[in-house]
Amino acid sequence: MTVTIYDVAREAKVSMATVSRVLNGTAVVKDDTKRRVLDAIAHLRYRPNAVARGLASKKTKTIGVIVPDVSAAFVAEVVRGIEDIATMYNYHIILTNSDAQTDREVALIGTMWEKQVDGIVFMTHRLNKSQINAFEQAQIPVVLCATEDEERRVPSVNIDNRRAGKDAAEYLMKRGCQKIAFVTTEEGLSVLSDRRGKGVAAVVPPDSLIRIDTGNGRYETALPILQDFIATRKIDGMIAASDELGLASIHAAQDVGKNTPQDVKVIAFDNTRLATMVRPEMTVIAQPMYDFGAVSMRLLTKLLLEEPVDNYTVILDHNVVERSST
Amino acid sequence: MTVTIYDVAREAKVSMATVSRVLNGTAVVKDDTKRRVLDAIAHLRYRPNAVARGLASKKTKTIGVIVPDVSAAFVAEVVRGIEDIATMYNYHIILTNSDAQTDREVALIGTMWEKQVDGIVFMTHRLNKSQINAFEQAQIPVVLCATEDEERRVPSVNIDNRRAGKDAAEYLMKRGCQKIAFVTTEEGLSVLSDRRGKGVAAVVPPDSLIRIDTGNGRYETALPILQDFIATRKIDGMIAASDELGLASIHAAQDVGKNTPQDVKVIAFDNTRLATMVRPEMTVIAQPMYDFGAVSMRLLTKLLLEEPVDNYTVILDHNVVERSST
DNA sequence: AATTGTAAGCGCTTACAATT
DNA sequence: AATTGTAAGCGCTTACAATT
Repeated sequence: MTVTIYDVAREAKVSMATVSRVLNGTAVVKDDTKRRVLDAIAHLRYRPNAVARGLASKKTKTIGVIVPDVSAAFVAEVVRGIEDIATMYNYHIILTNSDAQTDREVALIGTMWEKQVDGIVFMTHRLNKSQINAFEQAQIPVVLCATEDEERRVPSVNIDNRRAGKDAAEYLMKRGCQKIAFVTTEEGLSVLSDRRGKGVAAVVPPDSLIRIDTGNGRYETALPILQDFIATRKIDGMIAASDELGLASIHAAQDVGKNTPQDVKVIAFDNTRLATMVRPEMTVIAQPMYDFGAVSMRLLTKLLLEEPVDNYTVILDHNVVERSST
Repeated sequence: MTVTIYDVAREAKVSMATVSRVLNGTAVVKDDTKRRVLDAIAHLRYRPNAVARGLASKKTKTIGVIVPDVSAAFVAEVVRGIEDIATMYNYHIILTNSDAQTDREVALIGTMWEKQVDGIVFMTHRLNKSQINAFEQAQIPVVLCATEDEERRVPSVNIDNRRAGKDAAEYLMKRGCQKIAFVTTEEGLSVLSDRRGKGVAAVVPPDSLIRIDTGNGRYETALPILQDFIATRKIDGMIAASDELGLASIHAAQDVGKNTPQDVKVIAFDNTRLATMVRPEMTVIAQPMYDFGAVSMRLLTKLLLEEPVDNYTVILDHNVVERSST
């Protein structure tokens, strides 16, 4: 029924070892023999069984990808980057969503271990000892992707979020903003946002800065909170932790009769496609989402193929993209 | 180094078969023995090797997912649905992007075969004999997800796209539109859109209908085309093949001095989050994106677990969600 | 009848031996 | 020296046999 390497060997009148050799190019095979093997493979429509190969070679050529939620635009873009580079290096990815819950993440690392993945690309909002322990336990190479790890315990690809926060704040101040709001999610929800907040706070004087907690980060949740906030506080600049919150900021302002950028300027993080699909188009701190994924995966291949790595903590560039909301 | 079932057996003073039994619950094991095995597992931190299990049992508990592009909002949502249900049934997913290119798809089906996936969820824009052949060759259960297969050769989950096109058109006509544009991508790019177009054409008289080709379906590409179109043609209603094109329609109208919904009403397909994150909020034909994935995966599990299936061609409901753009 | 063990096999890779 | 074959092993499942 299923064609095995054994069938190919018989058909080509060679041993299975020789078939394996032409399949993997692990040794020189005489041209004539090779042709016979190739013919047999084509004739029998043989496909090597990757599971058997994985067991024998102890390499599955698959990578575990653990993300909070693929359905988020940011994450989906990252995943695309991961997958593209994985394909390029002949790896496949097992994709899982953790909803950023530590216990789920730890469990997933465990199942990735069972699945014998060669490596893991990991993305989360909060990294703590639990996940690190799980990694050590599983003994699988890991690359953190767009995830804060101040102690640099694990190879990672990120931007300098503190610097990015500063840049956003400096930009608004240069544009004349006197009273700036940092629009974010609840504290502790995302270490990454918290770091940006620190960058903002390092630049804006305390009495010119307000932190506004919009809950879970969703547009719908944030909108009424921001409407109320903008109506009652005198602010002229907003730094939003994501495009979605940026949009909510702009719309909330419009809803209470203020205009962007005249009355209140808005700069947001991320630069997903949302940023240009809205009026006014949003000024953003652009993040290299695709590259987060692509570079993470590339770094992981270096780890796996034992190529030299000159930097285990890759900091990608971010930049201000000026549009009409400021 | 790596702990195997053999080590557990020795530690628990039983045979590996017994360990396997408590691991899989495939046979009754005396309570006392079971406890000893469980203790040994905990003590040795044993994790069963899923690859070995896959080879021995010929079931990998992994599903191949082939989609055009995860970074598209619609697709990402579908994938989330797939993954959630997969997790529920103890499957993992290998995710791949095909960019809807038939040759890539065929190649991917081949590698899924090599990977010994138990089943495939397949999403594409155009289904033809090549992919069907590849499926038959690989002999893997497949469920088509949100893709048109008029001949119903393969189990599938979809909406009635023709009906949906009709509904959109009828809705606009009921709202008094006299001159309706169907805003879509180039013909043949998406069989699904083409079907909707047929539904529209079945309802709107030919001289009241214009089909406008916006190219690849991207907002940026469509915007200038639509600006020109709206400026030069007298239309009062637009049916957009996606939220993105719907947005482009609204913005293009605004750009040439027309208002939505006063001057031109816009209804779009999909109902991604975009639809409510824009002003005016968009009226849409809502698609059950998450359910496309979830139901596809559920159908696949039925196929795999040999549960009774009463319908191999599942048609999900769509519905008009009325908002401010009409 | 309930519980446990033995041994073969899943389809490959790879060290080592044998042949040309 | 170049090329090919032999046989063991990767870590499980599972049919069948053996024991309680």
